[in-house]
Amino acid sequence: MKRRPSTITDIAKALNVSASTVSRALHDSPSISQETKDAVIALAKQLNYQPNMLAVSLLNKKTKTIGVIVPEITSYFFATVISGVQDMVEEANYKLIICQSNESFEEEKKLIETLSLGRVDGFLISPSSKTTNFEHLEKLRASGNPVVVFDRDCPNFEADKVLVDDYDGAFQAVDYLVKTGCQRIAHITGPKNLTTCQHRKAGYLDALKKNGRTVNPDYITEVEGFTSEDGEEAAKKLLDLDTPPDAIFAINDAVAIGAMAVIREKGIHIPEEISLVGFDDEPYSKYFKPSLTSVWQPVYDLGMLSSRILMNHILNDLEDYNYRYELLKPELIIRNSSRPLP
Amino acid sequence: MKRRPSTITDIAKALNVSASTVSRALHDSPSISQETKDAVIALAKQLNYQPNMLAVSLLNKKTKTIGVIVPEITSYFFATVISGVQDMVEEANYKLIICQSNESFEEEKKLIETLSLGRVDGFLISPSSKTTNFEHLEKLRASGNPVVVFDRDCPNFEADKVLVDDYDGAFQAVDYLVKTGCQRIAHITGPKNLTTCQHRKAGYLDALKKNGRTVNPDYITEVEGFTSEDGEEAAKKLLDLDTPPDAIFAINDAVAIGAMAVIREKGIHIPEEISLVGFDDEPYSKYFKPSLTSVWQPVYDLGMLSSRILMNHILNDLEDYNYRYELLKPELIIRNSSRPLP
DNA sequence: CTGTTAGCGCCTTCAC
DNA sequence: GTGAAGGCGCTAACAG
Repeated sequence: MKRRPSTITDIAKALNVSASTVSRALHDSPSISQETKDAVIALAKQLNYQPNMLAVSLLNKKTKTIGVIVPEITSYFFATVISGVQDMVEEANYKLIICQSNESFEEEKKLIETLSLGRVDGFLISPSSKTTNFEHLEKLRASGNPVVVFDRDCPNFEADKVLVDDYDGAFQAVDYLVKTGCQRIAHITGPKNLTTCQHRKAGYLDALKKNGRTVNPDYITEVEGFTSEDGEEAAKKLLDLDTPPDAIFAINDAVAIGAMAVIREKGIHIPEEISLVGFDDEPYSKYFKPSLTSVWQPVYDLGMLSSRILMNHILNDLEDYNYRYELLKPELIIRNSSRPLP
Repeated sequence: MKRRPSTITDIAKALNVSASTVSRALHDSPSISQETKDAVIALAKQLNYQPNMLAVSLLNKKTKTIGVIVPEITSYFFATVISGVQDMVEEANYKLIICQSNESFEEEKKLIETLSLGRVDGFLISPSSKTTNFEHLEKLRASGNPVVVFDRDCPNFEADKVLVDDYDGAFQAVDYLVKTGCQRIAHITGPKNLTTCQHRKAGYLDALKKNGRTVNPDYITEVEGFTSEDGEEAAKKLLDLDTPPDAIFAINDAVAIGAMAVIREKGIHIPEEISLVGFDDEPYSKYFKPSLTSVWQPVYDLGMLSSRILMNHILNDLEDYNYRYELLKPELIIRNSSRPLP
């Protein structure tokens, strides 16, 4: 049943020519007679010949494959980034190996190791929330592998980076909450390690300060993960305060939705009594009741741009290259979970 | 900058031994002196030696990699299946190449071609909604590639299959709608080609018939895709009927959510005036208002089982094998978008 | 204990 | 136009 795939040598033997001739014929080399070509191609089709890319890659030292490592494939955000990457990379006739680290540092290291052994031509990486040490990336780059970091920054690791201006997104959101009259604005932040979370928190803090508000540490609470269940817990904590907040800016939409459920259970009205803003603008977010105000990110472009930069690296061997640092602009999408501007 | 990765030969030369000795030392072969081993291993580490898997795979005719083709990586359903697959496959020390066809037949063929050229050891495939011809799969299997089809069946293509009992899920849902007193139960079905949609529709029809209801063709409408926008359109059509339905069983949760939005806009009450049931039980579904009744599927298990069967095929060369046909049981999760049983 | 040989499948010189 | 030789990096079989 398990037949040996036919090779260039099989064709050569059957046709009484040399393997080189077959190879040349298959590549439509001008120095091969039409007859031979026809014969070779015909037989190749008949034998269902398929070039063995392993052999080709071994020879060329190019796999025409890039490795993508994301923390979670399940999330709308990363899944969409990947779509962008795929569309870009396809044009260059490159393939993608998609891997998820499940937010685990160990898995991330292992994945990089494996991809590296498999000799992928380049890496697109968004580190896990547990990753604080970037030696594995340093090592990767030290051995000459093109690496582009996206969405989540790796501080102190020099590389091409394509990020979203999380600070700006958060600032827009909180500034808007202030301007719509919210007095006690809370923030549900995410894992400390993540620059995305740090920057969103910084945006939150600065928006408060620029508007002359004092920061109340009780109004900042942290979640371990990014799920709605995490959001529920965090919201409960906030609502149990003696003077609960009248606005919550959540680290992302999933968390915001969990918060929304808790708020609703308590019979508190959104946005009259409490405003709610998320981050990501997931497809479902507009369908909640009330529809969720959120910060949209150029996710698809993030994928396109990251892979464009990576491909540029791979295809043109660049000397003395200055790493690029791209910051994409997010945008606040106002819906009904927050009040209108006066 | 782009350094040539060090090879076994580099180490051999530097140490004045043969490449085989190095190879054996690296594999901790018992027939190598401890000294030599130590020397080799030390130098290997120093040179940052990494075995070239391309060469190994070429030699073994095994890549220890399996290819997964799904229509859409973005969907909760497939993303979760992949998690199951990954966890299973990892135990066997296999890698995954994840690809999405974007519901395009052409892309699907191309992906299979590419993976096949890359000599993956096996395939896990859920066909696109445009796929009606299975020659590409036949060809794949004919050349001895293990193939497992999951979730979406390929009629007339013999292979291992791991599916969900969509008929049963739909039957449960509609039977329940009948029992809760719904008189005019509509169904939003999906792309005709998909067996999942066909079976859900069959379950819907049979549940009506078994309960002595007549089927009103006006109450069956079809969507092209699986998005909430599709659901909105479909729901509008249904609600514009002279006697609109008092229940909608939607092909999946995303579509149901679109329908929910339209129903709400018209000021119709769920579930008092109209019941709504989805399929998939996505994580968000319980957070909608009202929370969505839906058919849960054993998604993670689907991934685990499919890959277990595939791995079994790959690891044990099975002769005269009878293809397996596994049908996993879904479960109706009752929430507030439908009425309670009397 | 270690070296030599051969070959996985392919392509690229260099000959003729 | 075509063939022969060599090699990508690695391992297994056969010798010592």
